[in-house]
Amino acid sequence: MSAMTTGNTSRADANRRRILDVALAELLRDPDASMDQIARAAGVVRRTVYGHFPSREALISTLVDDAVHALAQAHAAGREGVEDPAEALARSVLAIWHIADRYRLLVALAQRTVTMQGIRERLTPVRESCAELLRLGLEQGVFSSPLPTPALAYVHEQILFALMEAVNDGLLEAREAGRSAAVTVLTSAGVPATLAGALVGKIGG
Amino acid sequence: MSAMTTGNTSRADANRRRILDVALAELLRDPDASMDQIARAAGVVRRTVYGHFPSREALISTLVDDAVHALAQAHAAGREGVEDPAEALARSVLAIWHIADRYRLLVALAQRTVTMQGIRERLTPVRESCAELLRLGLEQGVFSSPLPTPALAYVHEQILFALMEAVNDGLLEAREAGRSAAVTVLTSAGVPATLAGALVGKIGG
DNA sequence: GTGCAAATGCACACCACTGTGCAAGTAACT
DNA sequence: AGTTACTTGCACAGTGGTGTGCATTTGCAC
Repeated sequence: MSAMTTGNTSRADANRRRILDVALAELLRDPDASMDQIARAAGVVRRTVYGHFPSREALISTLVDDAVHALAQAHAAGREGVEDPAEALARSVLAIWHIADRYRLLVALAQRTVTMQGIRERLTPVRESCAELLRLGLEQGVFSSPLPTPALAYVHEQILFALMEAVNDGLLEAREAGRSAAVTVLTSAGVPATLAGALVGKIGG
Repeated sequence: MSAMTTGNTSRADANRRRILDVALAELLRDPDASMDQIARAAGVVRRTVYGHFPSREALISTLVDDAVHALAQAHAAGREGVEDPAEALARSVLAIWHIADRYRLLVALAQRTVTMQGIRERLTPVRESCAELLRLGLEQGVFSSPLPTPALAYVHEQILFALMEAVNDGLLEAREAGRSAAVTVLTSAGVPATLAGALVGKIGG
Protein backbone atom coordinates (compact mmCIF):
# COMPACT_ATOMS: atom_id res chain seq x y z
CA MET A 1 0.00 0.00 0.00
CA SER A 2 2.96 2.29 0.59
CA ALA A 3 0.84 4.35 2.94
CA MET A 4 -0.86 6.44 0.24
CA THR A 5 1.92 8.93 0.19
CA THR A 6 0.98 11.45 -2.46
CA GLY A 7 -1.31 9.71 -4.90
CA ASN A 8 -4.71 11.01 -5.96
CA THR A 9 -7.40 8.51 -6.73
CA SER A 10 -10.93 9.85 -6.93
CA ARG A 11 -11.81 7.36 -4.24
CA ALA A 12 -9.06 8.55 -1.94
CA ASP A 13 -10.07 12.16 -2.38
CA ALA A 14 -13.70 11.43 -1.72
CA ASN A 15 -12.75 9.56 1.41
CA ARG A 16 -10.57 12.35 2.64
CA ARG A 17 -13.38 14.83 2.16
CA ARG A 18 -15.88 12.61 3.86
CA ILE A 19 -13.58 12.05 6.79
CA LEU A 20 -13.13 15.77 7.24
CA ASP A 21 -16.85 16.43 6.96
CA VAL A 22 -17.81 13.69 9.35
CA ALA A 23 -15.03 14.62 11.76
CA LEU A 24 -16.46 18.13 11.95
CA ALA A 25 -19.88 16.82 12.89
CA GLU A 26 -18.55 14.17 15.21
CA LEU A 27 -16.22 16.48 17.08
CA LEU A 28 -19.07 18.83 17.67
CA ARG A 29 -21.14 16.09 19.26
CA ASP A 30 -18.18 15.14 21.39
CA PRO A 31 -15.02 17.24 21.37
CA ASP A 32 -13.11 14.25 22.68
CA ALA A 33 -14.31 11.87 19.99
CA SER A 34 -11.68 9.21 19.30
CA MET A 35 -10.23 8.37 15.92
CA ASP A 36 -12.28 5.19 15.99
CA GLN A 37 -15.55 7.04 16.49
CA ILE A 38 -14.72 9.39 13.66
CA ALA A 39 -13.64 6.58 11.34
CA ARG A 40 -16.74 4.53 12.00
CA ALA A 41 -18.99 7.52 11.46
CA ALA A 42 -17.26 8.08 8.14
CA GLY A 43 -17.88 4.48 7.18
CA VAL A 44 -14.20 3.69 7.23
CA VAL A 45 -11.74 1.82 9.39
CA ARG A 46 -9.51 3.61 11.84
CA ARG A 47 -6.45 2.50 9.94
CA THR A 48 -7.68 4.33 6.86
CA VAL A 49 -7.96 7.62 8.67
CA TYR A 50 -4.34 7.29 9.67
CA GLY A 51 -3.64 6.82 6.01
CA HIS A 52 -4.88 10.35 5.34
CA PHE A 53 -3.84 12.10 8.51
CA PRO A 54 -0.72 11.09 10.40
CA SER A 55 -2.25 11.85 13.78
CA ARG A 56 -5.37 12.98 15.51
CA GLU A 57 -3.85 16.37 16.03
CA ALA A 58 -3.13 16.69 12.33
CA LEU A 59 -6.73 15.92 11.50
CA ILE A 60 -8.11 18.52 13.87
CA SER A 61 -5.48 20.97 12.76
CA THR A 62 -6.59 20.62 9.16
CA LEU A 63 -10.16 21.17 10.22
CA VAL A 64 -9.36 24.28 12.20
CA ASP A 65 -7.05 25.64 9.54
CA ASP A 66 -9.74 25.32 6.88
CA ALA A 67 -12.29 27.05 9.06
CA VAL A 68 -10.00 29.87 10.08
CA HIS A 69 -8.85 30.36 6.54
CA ALA A 70 -12.39 30.70 5.27
CA LEU A 71 -13.19 33.02 8.13
CA ALA A 72 -10.22 35.25 7.51
CA GLN A 73 -11.04 35.33 3.83
CA ALA A 74 -14.61 36.40 4.55
CA HIS A 75 -13.50 39.02 7.02
CA ALA A 76 -11.03 40.53 4.60
CA ALA A 77 -13.50 40.51 1.74
CA GLY A 78 -16.12 42.12 3.95
CA ARG A 79 -14.11 45.12 5.07
CA GLU A 80 -12.28 45.57 1.81
CA GLY A 81 -12.59 49.04 0.35
CA VAL A 82 -14.89 50.34 3.05
CA GLU A 83 -13.56 53.39 4.83
CA ASP A 84 -16.16 53.93 7.55
CA PRO A 85 -15.13 51.76 10.53
CA ALA A 86 -18.69 51.09 11.60
CA GLU A 87 -19.73 49.93 8.18
CA ALA A 88 -16.55 47.92 7.76
CA LEU A 89 -17.14 46.18 11.06
CA ALA A 90 -20.75 45.45 10.20
CA ARG A 91 -19.84 44.12 6.77
CA SER A 92 -17.13 41.98 8.28
CA VAL A 93 -19.54 40.43 10.73
CA LEU A 94 -22.13 39.78 8.05
CA ALA A 95 -19.55 38.23 5.76
CA ILE A 96 -18.12 36.07 8.49
CA TRP A 97 -21.54 34.99 9.55
CA HIS A 98 -22.47 34.00 6.06
CA ILE A 99 -19.69 31.48 5.64
CA ALA A 100 -19.58 30.65 9.34
CA ASP A 101 -22.87 28.95 8.83
CA ARG A 102 -20.86 25.94 7.86
CA TYR A 103 -18.23 26.36 10.54
CA ARG A 104 -20.50 27.65 13.24
CA LEU A 105 -20.43 24.19 14.70
CA LEU A 106 -16.67 23.95 14.71
CA VAL A 107 -16.09 27.33 16.25
CA ALA A 108 -18.75 26.72 18.82
CA LEU A 109 -17.40 23.29 19.63
CA ALA A 110 -14.80 25.06 21.68
CA GLN A 111 -17.49 25.95 24.20
CA ARG A 112 -18.48 22.35 24.57
CA THR A 113 -15.66 21.09 26.69
CA VAL A 114 -16.64 18.81 29.51
CA THR A 115 -15.51 21.40 32.02
CA MET A 116 -17.21 24.23 30.17
CA GLN A 117 -20.38 22.20 29.87
CA GLY A 118 -20.47 21.76 33.63
CA ILE A 119 -19.82 25.39 34.36
CA ARG A 120 -22.41 26.76 31.99
CA GLU A 121 -24.97 24.25 33.08
CA ARG A 122 -24.62 25.17 36.71
CA LEU A 123 -24.62 28.82 35.81
CA THR A 124 -28.06 28.50 34.25
CA PRO A 125 -30.00 29.91 37.22
CA VAL A 126 -27.86 33.02 37.25
CA ARG A 127 -28.20 33.40 33.50
CA GLU A 128 -31.95 33.10 33.78
CA SER A 129 -32.05 35.71 36.48
CA CYS A 130 -30.13 38.03 34.19
CA ALA A 131 -32.49 37.21 31.33
CA GLU A 132 -35.38 38.25 33.52
CA LEU A 133 -33.63 41.52 34.20
CA LEU A 134 -33.05 42.04 30.51
CA ARG A 135 -36.64 41.23 29.61
CA LEU A 136 -37.81 43.82 32.10
CA GLY A 137 -35.47 46.44 30.76
CA LEU A 138 -36.46 45.78 27.18
CA GLU A 139 -40.14 46.13 28.10
CA GLN A 140 -39.51 49.42 29.83
CA GLY A 141 -37.46 50.65 26.93
CA VAL A 142 -34.36 51.04 29.06
CA PHE A 143 -32.60 48.42 26.97
CA SER A 144 -32.67 47.84 23.25
CA SER A 145 -31.58 44.87 21.21
CA PRO A 146 -32.61 42.91 18.13
CA LEU A 147 -31.88 39.69 20.02
CA PRO A 148 -34.36 37.51 21.86
CA THR A 149 -33.78 37.79 25.59
CA PRO A 150 -32.16 34.37 26.12
CA ALA A 151 -29.66 35.02 23.34
CA LEU A 152 -28.83 38.39 24.85
CA ALA A 153 -28.18 36.63 28.14
CA TYR A 154 -25.71 34.36 26.35
CA VAL A 155 -23.97 37.43 25.01
CA HIS A 156 -23.65 38.96 28.44
CA GLU A 157 -22.28 35.81 29.95
CA GLN A 158 -19.68 35.59 27.21
CA ILE A 159 -18.74 39.25 27.56
CA LEU A 160 -17.84 38.62 31.16
CA PHE A 161 -15.82 35.57 30.19
CA ALA A 162 -14.06 37.56 27.49
CA LEU A 163 -13.06 40.27 29.94
CA MET A 164 -11.88 37.76 32.53
CA GLU A 165 -9.71 36.27 29.86
CA ALA A 166 -8.50 39.74 28.94
CA VAL A 167 -7.46 40.33 32.54
CA ASN A 168 -5.71 36.97 32.65
CA ASP A 169 -3.84 37.88 29.49
CA GLY A 170 -2.79 41.22 30.90
CA LEU A 171 -4.79 43.26 28.42
CA LEU A 172 -6.88 44.82 31.11
CA GLU A 173 -6.15 46.25 34.54
CA ALA A 174 -7.93 44.10 37.16
CA ARG A 175 -8.75 47.18 39.23
CA GLU A 176 -10.68 48.97 36.51
CA ALA A 177 -12.00 45.83 34.86
CA GLY A 178 -15.14 45.60 36.98
CA ARG A 179 -16.45 49.03 36.03
CA SER A 180 -15.46 48.55 32.42
CA ALA A 181 -17.25 45.22 32.37
CA ALA A 182 -20.40 46.75 33.77
CA VAL A 183 -20.33 49.56 31.23
CA THR A 184 -19.70 47.16 28.37
CA VAL A 185 -22.56 44.90 29.41
CA LEU A 186 -24.94 47.83 29.65
CA THR A 187 -23.74 49.21 26.34
CA SER A 188 -24.26 45.92 24.58
CA ALA A 189 -27.82 45.98 25.89
CA GLY A 190 -28.34 49.23 24.05
CA VAL A 191 -27.86 51.69 26.88
CA PRO A 192 -26.19 54.81 25.44
CA ALA A 193 -22.50 54.86 26.28
CA THR A 194 -22.62 58.14 28.18
CA LEU A 195 -25.56 57.00 30.29
CA ALA A 196 -23.92 53.68 31.05
CA GLY A 197 -20.71 55.37 32.08
CA ALA A 198 -22.51 57.81 34.32
CA LEU A 199 -24.60 55.13 35.97
CA VAL A 200 -21.67 52.87 36.74
CA GLY A 201 -19.62 55.83 37.89
CA LYS A 202 -22.36 56.79 40.32
CA ILE A 203 -22.55 53.25 41.73
CA GLY A 204 -18.88 52.33 41.67
CA GLY A 205 -17.59 55.68 42.94
CA MET B 1 -6.94 3.96 58.10
CA SER B 2 -10.56 3.30 57.18
CA ALA B 3 -10.22 5.67 54.26
CA MET B 4 -10.90 8.86 56.24
CA THR B 5 -14.62 8.47 55.90
CA THR B 6 -16.10 11.31 57.91
CA GLY B 7 -13.53 12.25 60.48
CA ASN B 8 -12.38 15.83 61.03
CA THR B 9 -8.84 16.32 62.09
CA SER B 10 -7.50 19.82 61.73
CA ARG B 11 -4.82 18.31 59.55
CA ALA B 12 -7.34 16.64 57.26
CA ASP B 13 -9.30 19.84 56.89
CA ALA B 14 -6.26 21.89 56.14
CA ASN B 15 -5.18 19.37 53.54
CA ARG B 16 -8.56 19.36 51.91
CA ARG B 17 -8.50 23.14 51.65
CA ARG B 18 -5.02 23.18 50.30
CA ILE B 19 -5.85 20.55 47.73
CA LEU B 20 -8.81 22.59 46.51
CA ASP B 21 -6.79 25.78 46.40
CA VAL B 22 -3.90 24.23 44.56
CA ALA B 23 -6.20 22.33 42.21
CA LEU B 24 -7.76 25.63 41.18
CA ALA B 25 -4.39 27.09 40.29
CA GLU B 26 -3.13 23.93 38.69
CA LEU B 27 -6.18 23.36 36.56
CA LEU B 28 -5.87 26.87 35.26
CA ARG B 29 -2.33 26.26 34.15
CA ASP B 30 -3.42 23.06 32.49
CA PRO B 31 -7.11 22.13 32.29
CA ASP B 32 -6.11 18.51 31.81
CA ALA B 33 -3.84 18.39 34.83
CA SER B 34 -3.75 14.88 36.28
CA MET B 35 -4.48 13.92 39.84
CA ASP B 36 -0.79 13.33 40.29
CA GLN B 37 0.15 16.82 39.18
CA ILE B 38 -2.42 18.32 41.50
CA ALA B 39 -1.36 16.14 44.41
CA ARG B 40 2.31 16.94 43.98
CA ALA B 41 1.60 20.64 43.70
CA ALA B 42 -0.34 20.41 46.95
CA GLY B 43 2.61 18.71 48.62
CA VAL B 44 0.71 15.49 48.99
CA VAL B 45 0.60 12.02 47.49
CA ARG B 46 -1.95 11.08 44.88
CA ARG B 47 -3.45 8.50 47.18
CA THR B 48 -4.24 11.20 49.71
CA VAL B 49 -6.25 13.21 47.23
CA TYR B 50 -8.37 10.15 46.57
CA GLY B 51 -8.92 10.05 50.30
CA HIS B 52 -10.70 13.40 50.12
CA PHE B 53 -12.32 13.15 46.71
CA PRO B 54 -13.49 9.84 45.29
CA SER B 55 -12.64 10.80 41.75
CA ARG B 56 -11.15 13.46 39.60
CA GLU B 57 -14.59 14.48 38.50
CA ALA B 58 -15.74 14.88 42.07
CA LEU B 59 -12.82 17.18 42.80
CA ILE B 60 -13.53 19.41 39.83
CA SER B 61 -17.21 19.32 40.59
CA THR B 62 -16.57 20.62 44.07
CA LEU B 63 -14.43 23.37 42.65
CA VAL B 64 -17.03 24.43 40.13
CA ASP B 65 -19.86 24.19 42.62
CA ASP B 66 -18.06 26.46 45.05
CA ALA B 67 -17.34 29.01 42.36
CA VAL B 68 -20.85 29.00 40.96
CA HIS B 69 -22.33 29.23 44.42
CA ALA B 70 -20.26 32.27 45.27
CA LEU B 71 -21.11 33.79 41.93
CA ALA B 72 -24.84 33.26 42.32
CA GLN B 73 -24.64 34.67 45.82
CA ALA B 74 -22.92 37.80 44.58
CA HIS B 75 -25.34 38.23 41.71
CA ALA B 76 -28.35 37.95 43.98
CA ALA B 77 -26.89 40.33 46.55
CA GLY B 78 -26.05 42.81 43.82
CA ARG B 79 -29.48 43.14 42.28
CA GLU B 80 -31.37 42.80 45.55
CA GLY B 81 -33.79 45.63 46.19
CA VAL B 82 -32.89 47.56 43.07
CA GLU B 83 -35.85 48.27 40.82
CA ASP B 84 -34.19 49.92 37.82
CA PRO B 85 -33.07 47.12 35.45
CA ALA B 86 -30.05 49.00 34.23
CA GLU B 87 -28.81 49.71 37.71
CA ALA B 88 -29.59 46.17 38.84
CA LEU B 89 -27.61 44.76 35.94
CA ALA B 90 -24.70 47.05 36.60
CA ARG B 91 -24.67 46.23 40.29
CA SER B 92 -24.86 42.54 39.53
CA VAL B 93 -21.86 42.73 37.24
CA LEU B 94 -19.86 44.72 39.74
CA ALA B 95 -20.72 42.33 42.54
CA ILE B 96 -19.90 39.30 40.46
CA TRP B 97 -16.67 40.83 39.35
CA HIS B 98 -15.63 41.56 42.86
CA ILE B 99 -15.78 37.98 44.05
CA ALA B 100 -14.93 36.59 40.64
CA ASP B 101 -11.48 37.96 41.19
CA ARG B 102 -10.81 34.73 42.99
CA TYR B 103 -12.62 32.54 40.49
CA ARG B 104 -11.77 34.48 37.38
CA LEU B 105 -9.16 31.89 36.72
CA LEU B 106 -11.51 28.99 37.09
CA VAL B 107 -14.21 30.44 34.92
CA ALA B 108 -11.73 31.45 32.29
CA LEU B 109 -10.09 28.03 32.35
CA ALA B 110 -12.93 26.88 30.20
CA GLN B 111 -11.52 28.90 27.34
CA ARG B 112 -8.20 27.17 27.63
CA THR B 113 -9.01 23.83 26.12
CA VAL B 114 -6.44 22.45 23.75
CA THR B 115 -8.88 22.81 20.89
CA MET B 116 -9.94 26.28 21.93
CA GLN B 117 -6.35 27.33 22.34
CA GLY B 118 -5.64 26.31 18.76
CA ILE B 119 -8.66 28.07 17.36
CA ARG B 120 -8.10 31.35 19.13
CA GLU B 121 -4.42 31.30 18.36
CA ARG B 122 -5.01 30.92 14.65
CA LEU B 123 -7.72 33.53 14.79
CA THR B 124 -5.26 36.11 16.07
CA PRO B 125 -4.70 37.82 12.70
CA VAL B 126 -8.41 38.32 12.23
CA ARG B 127 -8.78 39.59 15.76
CA GLU B 128 -5.96 42.03 15.20
CA SER B 129 -7.52 43.27 12.02
CA CYS B 130 -10.72 43.90 13.95
CA ALA B 131 -8.75 45.64 16.68
CA GLU B 132 -7.31 47.96 14.07
CA LEU B 133 -10.82 48.74 12.88
CA LEU B 134 -11.92 49.43 16.42
CA ARG B 135 -8.95 51.67 17.14
CA LEU B 136 -9.78 53.70 14.06
CA GLY B 137 -13.41 54.01 15.04
CA LEU B 138 -12.54 55.04 18.58
CA GLU B 139 -10.20 57.72 17.28
CA GLN B 140 -12.84 59.10 14.94
CA GLY B 141 -15.39 59.05 17.72
CA VAL B 142 -17.63 56.64 15.85
CA PHE B 143 -17.14 54.06 18.57
CA SER B 144 -17.01 54.51 22.31
CA SER B 145 -15.82 52.16 25.01
CA PRO B 146 -13.98 52.25 28.33
CA LEU B 147 -12.00 49.21 27.23
CA PRO B 148 -8.55 49.17 25.67
CA THR B 149 -8.79 48.16 22.03
CA PRO B 150 -7.41 44.63 22.37
CA ALA B 151 -9.85 43.81 25.16
CA LEU B 152 -12.70 45.14 23.06
CA ALA B 153 -11.59 42.82 20.28
CA TYR B 154 -11.82 39.91 22.72
CA VAL B 155 -15.34 40.98 23.54
CA HIS B 156 -16.36 41.04 19.91
CA GLU B 157 -14.91 37.66 19.23
CA GLN B 158 -16.78 36.21 22.18
CA ILE B 159 -20.03 37.89 21.16
CA LEU B 160 -19.88 36.06 17.86
CA PHE B 161 -19.16 32.80 19.63
CA ALA B 162 -22.06 33.42 22.00
CA LEU B 163 -24.46 33.98 19.14
CA MET B 164 -23.24 30.94 17.26
CA GLU B 165 -23.90 28.95 20.37
CA ALA B 166 -27.31 30.56 20.65
CA VAL B 167 -28.12 29.44 17.11
CA ASN B 168 -26.89 25.94 17.88
CA ASP B 169 -29.11 25.86 20.93
CA GLY B 170 -32.12 27.00 18.95
CA LEU B 171 -32.43 30.32 20.76
CA LEU B 172 -31.89 32.30 17.61
CA GLU B 173 -33.10 32.00 14.02
CA ALA B 174 -30.11 31.33 11.77
CA ARG B 175 -31.58 33.53 9.04
CA GLU B 176 -31.78 36.66 11.15
CA ALA B 177 -28.77 35.88 13.30
CA GLY B 178 -26.25 37.54 11.00
CA ARG B 179 -27.90 40.95 11.07
CA SER B 180 -28.56 40.68 14.79
CA ALA B 181 -24.93 39.78 15.36
CA ALA B 182 -23.75 42.78 13.39
CA VAL B 183 -26.04 45.11 15.30
CA THR B 184 -24.99 43.65 18.64
CA VAL B 185 -21.30 44.00 17.84
CA LEU B 186 -21.75 47.61 16.78
CA THR B 187 -23.88 48.36 19.80
CA SER B 188 -21.31 46.91 22.17
CA ALA B 189 -18.79 49.23 20.56
CA GLY B 190 -20.92 52.14 21.62
CA VAL B 191 -22.77 52.85 18.39
CA PRO B 192 -26.30 54.01 19.29
CA ALA B 193 -28.81 51.20 18.80
CA THR B 194 -30.90 53.09 16.24
CA LEU B 195 -27.87 54.00 14.16
CA ALA B 196 -26.54 50.46 14.28
CA GLY B 197 -29.88 49.05 13.22
CA ALA B 198 -30.20 51.50 10.34
CA LEU B 199 -26.67 50.88 9.12
CA VAL B 200 -27.00 47.13 9.11
CA GLY B 201 -30.43 47.38 7.57
CA LYS B 202 -29.01 49.46 4.74
CA ILE B 203 -26.22 46.97 4.10
CA GLY B 204 -28.06 43.74 4.67
CA GLY B 205 -31.26 44.81 2.87
C1' DG C 1 2.47 7.66 75.84
C1' DT C 2 -1.29 5.67 74.09
C1' DG C 3 -4.65 5.62 70.55
C1' DC C 4 -6.99 7.06 66.55
C1' DA C 5 -7.39 9.35 62.24
C1' DA C 6 -4.97 10.57 58.55
C1' DA C 7 -1.07 10.37 55.25
C1' DT C 8 2.30 7.62 52.76
C1' DG C 9 4.27 4.43 49.52
C1' DC C 10 3.96 0.84 47.25
C1' DA C 11 1.47 -2.47 44.42
C1' DC C 12 -1.89 -3.73 41.10
C1' DA C 13 -5.74 -4.18 37.60
C1' DC C 14 -7.68 -1.79 34.14
C1' DC C 15 -8.89 1.11 30.66
C1' DA C 16 -9.22 3.63 26.40
C1' DC C 17 -6.81 5.39 23.12
C1' DT C 18 -2.80 6.19 19.93
C1' DG C 19 0.18 5.03 16.29
C1' DT C 20 2.42 1.20 13.41
C1' DG C 21 3.30 -3.05 10.73
C1' DC C 22 1.93 -6.27 7.57
C1' DA C 23 -0.61 -9.33 4.57
C1' DA C 24 -4.55 -9.77 1.98
C1' DG C 25 -8.32 -7.66 -0.44
C1' DT C 26 -10.50 -4.35 -3.75
C1' DA C 27 -11.55 -0.53 -6.89
C1' DA C 28 -9.91 2.06 -10.88
C1' DC C 29 -7.30 3.22 -14.81
C1' DT C 30 -4.73 1.42 -19.15
C1' DA D 1 -5.27 -8.75 -17.49
C1' DG D 2 -2.03 -6.05 -15.16
C1' DT D 3 -0.57 -2.39 -12.47
C1' DT D 4 -1.16 1.00 -9.19
C1' DA D 5 -3.19 3.15 -5.33
C1' DC D 6 -6.13 2.77 -1.76
C1' DT D 7 -8.59 0.04 1.87
C1' DT D 8 -9.28 -3.50 5.21
C1' DG D 9 -8.54 -6.28 9.23
C1' DC D 10 -6.03 -7.87 12.16
C1' DA D 11 -2.28 -7.67 15.88
C1' DC D 12 0.79 -5.31 18.73
C1' DA D 13 3.50 -2.11 21.68
C1' DG D 14 3.26 1.82 24.17
C1' DT D 15 1.39 5.49 26.92
C1' DG D 16 -0.70 7.85 30.51
C1' DG D 17 -3.98 8.04 33.00
C1' DT D 18 -7.68 6.26 36.90
C1' DG D 19 -9.14 4.07 40.97
C1' DT D 20 -8.13 0.57 44.76
C1' DG D 21 -5.96 -2.37 48.45
C1' DC D 22 -2.90 -2.83 52.13
C1' DA D 23 0.86 -2.48 55.26
C1' DT D 24 3.35 1.14 57.37
C1' DT D 25 4.37 5.52 59.34
C1' DT D 26 3.32 10.08 61.00
C1' DG D 27 1.02 13.56 63.61
C1' DC D 28 -2.60 15.37 66.90
C1' DA D 29 -5.23 15.01 71.06
C1' DC D 30 -6.34 13.58 75.37
